[in-house]
Amino acid sequence: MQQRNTFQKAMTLDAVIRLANHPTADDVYDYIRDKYPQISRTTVYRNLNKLVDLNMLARVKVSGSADRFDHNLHPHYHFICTECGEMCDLDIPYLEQINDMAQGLGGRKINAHQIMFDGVCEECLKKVTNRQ
Amino acid sequence: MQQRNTFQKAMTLDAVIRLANHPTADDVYDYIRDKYPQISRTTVYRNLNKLVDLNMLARVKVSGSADRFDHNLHPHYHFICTECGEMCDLDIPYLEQINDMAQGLGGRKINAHQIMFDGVCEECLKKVTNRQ
DNA sequence: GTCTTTAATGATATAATATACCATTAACGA
DNA sequence: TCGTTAATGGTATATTATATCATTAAAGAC
Repeated sequence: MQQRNTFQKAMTLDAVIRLANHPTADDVYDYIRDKYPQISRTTVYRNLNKLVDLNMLARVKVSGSADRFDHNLHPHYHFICTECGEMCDLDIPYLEQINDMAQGLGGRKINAHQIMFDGVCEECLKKVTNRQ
Repeated sequence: MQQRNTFQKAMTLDAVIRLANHPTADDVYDYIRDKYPQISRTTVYRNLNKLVDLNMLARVKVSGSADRFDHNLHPHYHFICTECGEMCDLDIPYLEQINDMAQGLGGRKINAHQIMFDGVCEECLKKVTNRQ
């Protein structure tokens, strides 16, 4: 028996999908605790790790703050707002060729790349405009 | 008086330059403590933050591990080895145009982007080869 | 349906990274 | 040399995450 299906694990995956916008482990924990208060934070962290290992979720490591979890498994890039911290996917094509550029330098094996854009999101731009 | 020159701050900048390959705050702390054992870890963290604010150092945020500090202030990309954790600069051209691609999606202001490559570094490739 | 095995859970302790706070020290202009 | 106050160093604390372990429960065997 390799892997058991617990409702805690199902709830963890479900929470990441429902929270949609790249929740942190604690976002997921808070979301689940609303419905199932006896869930342990450890269980949430553990299940998020398991789901990443199983390639059912992706982990996105961010600037100083906590890891975020992504149910979008296709290669894609992220934007993070430096004002509010919100992260979103960016619908621009995946640049296979830049792995080749890096591989072309030689001396190492390139496996993958991540691109993180930063700036100010639509909501925060509105707030700045309203302030003026 | 806005800013004072202390030798602790000078040692902090010097350590990042000498350690060269993107040291963490604790790498810098350990390096300085060798010569000046009474340095406080708080002072190192504080001075690293100040030097980043003064644009004399760049902060590189990495996958789960501690922040790293970079004395190379020109825009460039990084590679991190998934085996040993070593980080290095990659000498490929900076892609101004991908900010435009992202900006072209509209709805937000794009300020910058970072690219992190991962894979296996030259040293770790040798180790793998020798093992076989 | 019951038993058995053991993966998974939940609670607590702890690790790693980083900042907050504050009394003391020392940089630097007057 | 003095006075102001930025910077230091020490301690406490916050945040994120994992380790440990007794207990619970999932799922295959019967």
